[in-house]
Amino acid sequence: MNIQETAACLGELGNETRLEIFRILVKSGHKKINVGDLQQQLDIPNSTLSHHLSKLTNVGLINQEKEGRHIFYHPHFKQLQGMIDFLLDECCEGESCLPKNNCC
Amino acid sequence: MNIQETAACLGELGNETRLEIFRILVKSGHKKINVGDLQQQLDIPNSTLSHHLSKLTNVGLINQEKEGRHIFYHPHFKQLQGMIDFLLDECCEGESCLPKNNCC
DNA sequence: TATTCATTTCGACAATCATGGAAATAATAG
DNA sequence: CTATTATTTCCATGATTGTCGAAATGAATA
Repeated sequence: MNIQETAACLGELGNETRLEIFRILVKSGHKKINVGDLQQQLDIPNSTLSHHLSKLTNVGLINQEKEGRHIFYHPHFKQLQGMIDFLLDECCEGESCLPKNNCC
Repeated sequence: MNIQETAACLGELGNETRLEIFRILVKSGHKKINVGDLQQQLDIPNSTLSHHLSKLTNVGLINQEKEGRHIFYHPHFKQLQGMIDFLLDECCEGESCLPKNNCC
């Protein structure tokens, strides 16, 4: 995970709507959630939602899984972890004031 | 730390230049760094740097400390931690797949 | 006070972004 | 096939953002 990738992930999560989408997915853990479910919870137009989902997908923070006429989304925990690790990496010049943390 | 605050922090770190600035401050830990030092390391105009610093300051990710004719900047680790906690909070509906982590 | 160095403010610009309506595509059910 | 539901693509638009030059401010020293 380099600086470009990390900045891209952070930037996408920096939009309130996308952060809410991502949180819904994170909270539901490994349960399956499709676009329709999200739309109901968020109450935003389908085109807007689709736009946000593709942005999150592009930076690798979420994955999609097609099944029948639904598309299920779930968070990509490794990418989230990578992003966090980059932020905390080499904190305080290796004095390691930050315990490593693992995600899922 | 609510969703608006978290999104604001994430968004500001989503800019590559600002992420680099933040990283320099994080890496140097509790050592003092002023604007001049940063400018040397980054090689960007002072107005641009100042612009980025004020954005990071506004969302509480860094603090400034005036001393003589210098202004020293340092990361606000609690805010960074709050941001990360928000992202990981309630992951997988309380199945607690994510160990809590502490920053500094 | 004058000088010097550090930092900020102002003003401008192109580039990117968020949003959503409308139409198009995909997939299943009847 | 037709109807229905789910999802995406296309397109437009106003708003925000990133960048930087130039000027202004601040603070210390001589």
